[in-house]
Amino acid sequence: MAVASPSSGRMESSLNTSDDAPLHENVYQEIRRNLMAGQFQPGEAVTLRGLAGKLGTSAMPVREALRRLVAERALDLGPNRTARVPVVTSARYAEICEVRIALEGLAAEKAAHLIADNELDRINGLCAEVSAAAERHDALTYFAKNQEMHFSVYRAARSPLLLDMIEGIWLRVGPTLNYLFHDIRFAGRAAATNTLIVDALRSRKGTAAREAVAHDISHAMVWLVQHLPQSDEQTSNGGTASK
Amino acid sequence: MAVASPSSGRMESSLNTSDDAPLHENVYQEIRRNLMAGQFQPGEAVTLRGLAGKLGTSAMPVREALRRLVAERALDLGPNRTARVPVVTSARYAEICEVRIALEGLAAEKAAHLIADNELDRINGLCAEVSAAAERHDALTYFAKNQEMHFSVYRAARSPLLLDMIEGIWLRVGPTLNYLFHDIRFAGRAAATNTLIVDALRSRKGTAAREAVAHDISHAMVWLVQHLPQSDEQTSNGGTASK
DNA sequence: TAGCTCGTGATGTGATCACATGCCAGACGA
DNA sequence: TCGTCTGGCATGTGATCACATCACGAGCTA
Repeated sequence: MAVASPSSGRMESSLNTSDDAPLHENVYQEIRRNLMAGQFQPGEAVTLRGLAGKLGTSAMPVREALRRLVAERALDLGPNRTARVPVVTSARYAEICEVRIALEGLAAEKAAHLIADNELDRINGLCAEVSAAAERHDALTYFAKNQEMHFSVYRAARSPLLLDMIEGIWLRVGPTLNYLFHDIRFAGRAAATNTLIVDALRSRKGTAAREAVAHDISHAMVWLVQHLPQSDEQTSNGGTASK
Repeated sequence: MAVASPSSGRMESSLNTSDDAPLHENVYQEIRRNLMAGQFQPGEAVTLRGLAGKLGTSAMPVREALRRLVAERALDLGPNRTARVPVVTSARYAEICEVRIALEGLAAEKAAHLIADNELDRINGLCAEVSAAAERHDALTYFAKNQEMHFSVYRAARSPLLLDMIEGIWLRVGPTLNYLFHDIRFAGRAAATNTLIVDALRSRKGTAAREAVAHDISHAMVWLVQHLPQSDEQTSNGGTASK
């Protein structure tokens, strides 16, 4: 785990200022984006004034953004009420995968019955991009494209609620997984399970799609669990985000 | 739907002031409690200053509490960014029940393998209370005890994440369901499905427990759907919460 | 009388200030 | 040299103020 120092000067004052939206919304999107991109170290503290300074706003919008992220469990609230990036232990990840199988399996099953042909084509294309990224050991775009492909499937289930809940779960593990991918030498396997999903969808077999997704999730899990912390042992240092 | 006027002077200045916790936490709990108790009409607007006045605080803690509730989807954000109590249509409720079956079914299956005897006894007792409330057409305590019993089962699954997500879903439908129960003459059936759940748990049959829960959910759904609004037609008036 | 306009109040939003708490380092004493 | 104490600083929290926006209603005009 010898990643140089990811806690340097990222997220300066970008703030994709899509106006007519409240500032705290932009702040939320910005933090969330950086979180999912693995820019934060798990266990790292995220402070109000620290972020406010980086983003060039006052503390108010950051407060609301952090409150929202904490409510979505994208951040944990430490004992001193400081927001921290959650540490996903292997036990916790196993728990998450169980829920993912239930939810994403359901979504895949529904998608198999409802998906349109052009959606299938698009997913197939994404599947190829995932494989390509895997072959050249490009972990970051592998992760991004893999996520895009999965959510294309889940979107085809035509259930906003279901999609919303699945997004919520990915938001919990995203920070840790993406942070890991900065460091870990990517194995390059996978991608084989993705074609199983596409095949099941194309033949409109609901249960096959569910099982393919379930297989994909547990397949990735047994590999990932080795790289996750065992217990709740503090990530030690857990450098602050500010300064 | 001729309920007198639920938008009168409820939630004056109670604020179960469990100190050493931040004010916004107490405010959050208070709003959530009133929400789950059906004290708010679906579609009703919940305003910052209105609540702040009732609770005797400034707008700040209410802002954070509302932001959190919106993030948990316990409240919707209207186009003018005013928080509103969500309107659960019958289509939306069907969607929710699908997810509930997946999640609560999984929890029941896990619980069947992990539950202890004293937990079973307690659940059995609650089951009797539910039946008693059903027989005397006491919809409110029926709903409360039924919820308590179900969550006792789900807690036995020993999965904080799963429990958390199930709570999140109940929080979405709770307001509407409880509000309905203020008005609807309660049928009094049900409760038969609960004993199926207990039986499956007692014999430690995982799939039977899952199916029993799934049956319970869809059984209640077909009855409830009739009383839910069909489309997104505004609840019209949707009186404001303030004043 | 019908339609338009303008003013007024209420809404969310953001900034700023004041405060209690807690952590950490540096100084002091044994 | 080691332990303890204390001061300061950074933290989250809450209140208050100012502002832009929007809905609604009264009043005016044709």
